[in-house]
Amino acid sequence: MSDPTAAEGVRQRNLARLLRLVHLEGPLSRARLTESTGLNRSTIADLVAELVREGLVVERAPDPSRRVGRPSPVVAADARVMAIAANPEVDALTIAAVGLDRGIPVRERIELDRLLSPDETARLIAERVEAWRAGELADAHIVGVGLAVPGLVRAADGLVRNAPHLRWADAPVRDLVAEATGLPTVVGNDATLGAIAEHLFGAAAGFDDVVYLNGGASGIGGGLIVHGQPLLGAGGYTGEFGQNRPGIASATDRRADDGVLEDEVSRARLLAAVGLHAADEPALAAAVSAAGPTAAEEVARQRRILSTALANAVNALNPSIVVLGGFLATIAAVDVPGLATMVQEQTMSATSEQLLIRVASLAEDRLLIGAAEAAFAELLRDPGGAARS
Amino acid sequence: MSDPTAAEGVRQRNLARLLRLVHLEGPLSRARLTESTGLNRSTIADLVAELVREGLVVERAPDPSRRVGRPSPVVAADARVMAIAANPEVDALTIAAVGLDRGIPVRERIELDRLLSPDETARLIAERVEAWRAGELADAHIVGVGLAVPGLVRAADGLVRNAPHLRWADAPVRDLVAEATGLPTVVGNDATLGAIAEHLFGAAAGFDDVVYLNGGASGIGGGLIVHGQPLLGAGGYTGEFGQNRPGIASATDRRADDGVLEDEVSRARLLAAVGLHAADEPALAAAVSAAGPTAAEEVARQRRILSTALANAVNALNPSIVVLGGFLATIAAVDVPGLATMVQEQTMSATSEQLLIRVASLAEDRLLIGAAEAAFAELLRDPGGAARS
DNA sequence: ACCGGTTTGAAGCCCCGCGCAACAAATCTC
DNA sequence: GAGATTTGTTGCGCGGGGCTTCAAACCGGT
Repeated sequence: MSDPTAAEGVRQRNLARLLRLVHLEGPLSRARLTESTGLNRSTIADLVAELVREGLVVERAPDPSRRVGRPSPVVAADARVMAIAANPEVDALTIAAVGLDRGIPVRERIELDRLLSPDETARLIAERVEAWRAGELADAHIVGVGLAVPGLVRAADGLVRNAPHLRWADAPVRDLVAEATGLPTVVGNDATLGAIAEHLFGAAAGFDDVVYLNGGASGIGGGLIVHGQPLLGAGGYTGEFGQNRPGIASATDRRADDGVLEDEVSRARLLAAVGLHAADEPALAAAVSAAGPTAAEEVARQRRILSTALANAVNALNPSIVVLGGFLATIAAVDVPGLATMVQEQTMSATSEQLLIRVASLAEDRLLIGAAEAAFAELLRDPGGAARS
Repeated sequence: MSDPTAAEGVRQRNLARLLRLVHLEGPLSRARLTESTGLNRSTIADLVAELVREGLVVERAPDPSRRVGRPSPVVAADARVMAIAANPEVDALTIAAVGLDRGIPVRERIELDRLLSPDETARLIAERVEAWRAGELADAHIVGVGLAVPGLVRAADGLVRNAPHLRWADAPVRDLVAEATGLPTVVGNDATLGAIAEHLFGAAAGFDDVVYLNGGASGIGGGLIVHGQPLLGAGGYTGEFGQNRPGIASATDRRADDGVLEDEVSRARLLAAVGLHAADEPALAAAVSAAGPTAAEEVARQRRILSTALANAVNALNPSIVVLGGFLATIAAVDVPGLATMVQEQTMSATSEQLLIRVASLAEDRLLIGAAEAAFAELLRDPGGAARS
């Protein structure tokens, strides 16, 4: 049996447009949906009815709008449609349920005193999902699981090639979690998923070409958005800016011999400079802003090297915005316009004259939102397909 | 009047698919078109008939195929549909007509002893077009002009922001040429258009994620293909790898203080090392391969620095292939696997294990083909639109 | 409170574009 | 030359979105 009709593709795309709109922009009246899509009133009514039948959106009474004319019912993503988001890290495993309405009804952070294997991680996630299904999420429709993993993830099959801090190598995490939970699962690099979240709901909202760099305890990772979509590259390993070798103008700025970016610009060096052994991000930020001249010089050194790395990325990719997260946000926040100036001095003027540099705006939810988004991706691409299956 | 029907979009896309297929892959039988598109025989017949009516393709008698079954007529892009491609350079202005069938019926290289202004360039192009229209291209249908400019080109409006070697700055080249010729005109960066040509017809054919670097007399430029499409970035200024500052492990390898890639890796330094003042690319290649130890050391030095720049790009973009053109091809060709190994040593293993490094395969036609492709882009996006207007 | 103006939902109809089935045509093999 | 095979051709059906008409629900002014 071939396709009933290729025009099915039109229906699919229109359903996807609507679902994506209410997912990304929140509840919208049917009238506003006709506006944004350019589709006919009657068509919108039909499409919305189908999405309601499939349990993906709900229609509720019109909001009082104090405008003339017949009020238009409001269409909202069904909060009961959910994705499970998980983020395995060195010291904890965070699991949450994220609604299609972007709500996070449940979240749990499991503190760990040792590293978990991929199997153990999958079992813990499955356990949580089962418990939630019997309790808080009894009436939920869980569409899938998204994992944000700190390491290289092969896009094609969700194989974790190398996650050094978790000591995972060539682990078929997608399949393990899918089997344990019985849910379709997607696995992504944490920085890439963070970039997606910042692009959709954070500091990079509204920008189609984004370079996102995150500074974590373990190194520097990044994610790229081009043409409004995540750039995965041939294998799925884009954005590994931490492994880049930027030029270092002054030999006195060099700390590591033939070092990569994350050897020179690192949270550990920053902590050492402010005289701390461990600190969370706000504490580090406070220490940096209150620091003496020695620490200030280390911050300045890291900013110089970072600026070259950013300039290299800007020359190559000409993004409209660069978003910095983690400790990179901390050293950038000291003087964001100053950092922008340093970057501009190392790029062609046309490339960077419109360039924005911002610190990330989403808090620790970023990875969970990005992971959930990845889990929702298939549903948002083909809303009918999920219902059909 | 709004859209007659939004399903027009389906028709448009299907027409575009067919036209793009015969344009990119050459003449194809209707049977093969039904195969590749998945559309119905009857639909293909209808679509092809429309393209024939619009004068974009021609149908000819079936090729003898020595296969059973009724022979299928062959559909080919109409050679009379043409784009004018032009490439202003320091020493010459090259103008050609490129057919939708990828033929180049006429080409002219106008040698120059001085730099031309944008106005003069536009006038020369218009002059050629007019002459050709009265002669060789009497029965041609010229759909537009594409310019490959060595400099920064704003994608939105074809304004040449800065082409240092031509001494053009903020020149509205697209509008100048469009007005002089009366033809729709697109302007692009030469390296970006070269990347498009290599992607469609050259060394990168079949790869969806391409990093292309070209070494010219004036510097190093690049073009990026991601998801099979050119990456233009926010302003259109992607691929300026020549302005990047790669790390230089050994201080003795450094020649320029705080120099950018094209200060360290340059055609001029290469010429000096082999003891030549000027040479075209084949002559330089011959000199390099026949050179003594001093020259070999300069080649090796440039290769080391180039490998770091490439590794930075590979870490960030995870391309499936890196294509090198111009003198970069020359220094790479000395030992391509060796260069690949050097790049791999500076990238994460997963990122580069599948990575291909190749030298560009298209000759001097590359820029003309890329420019023509840009001029054809609108037609290939909406075949009906061009006929309607 | 009522009435016109305005906006939008609801229902029926039309048309576009593609798929499908049946038939005809052109080729190969034996 | 007959059967098999492949593909063009033709007519018909159907899905899906647009359009038109009518009704419903809101506003404001008198």
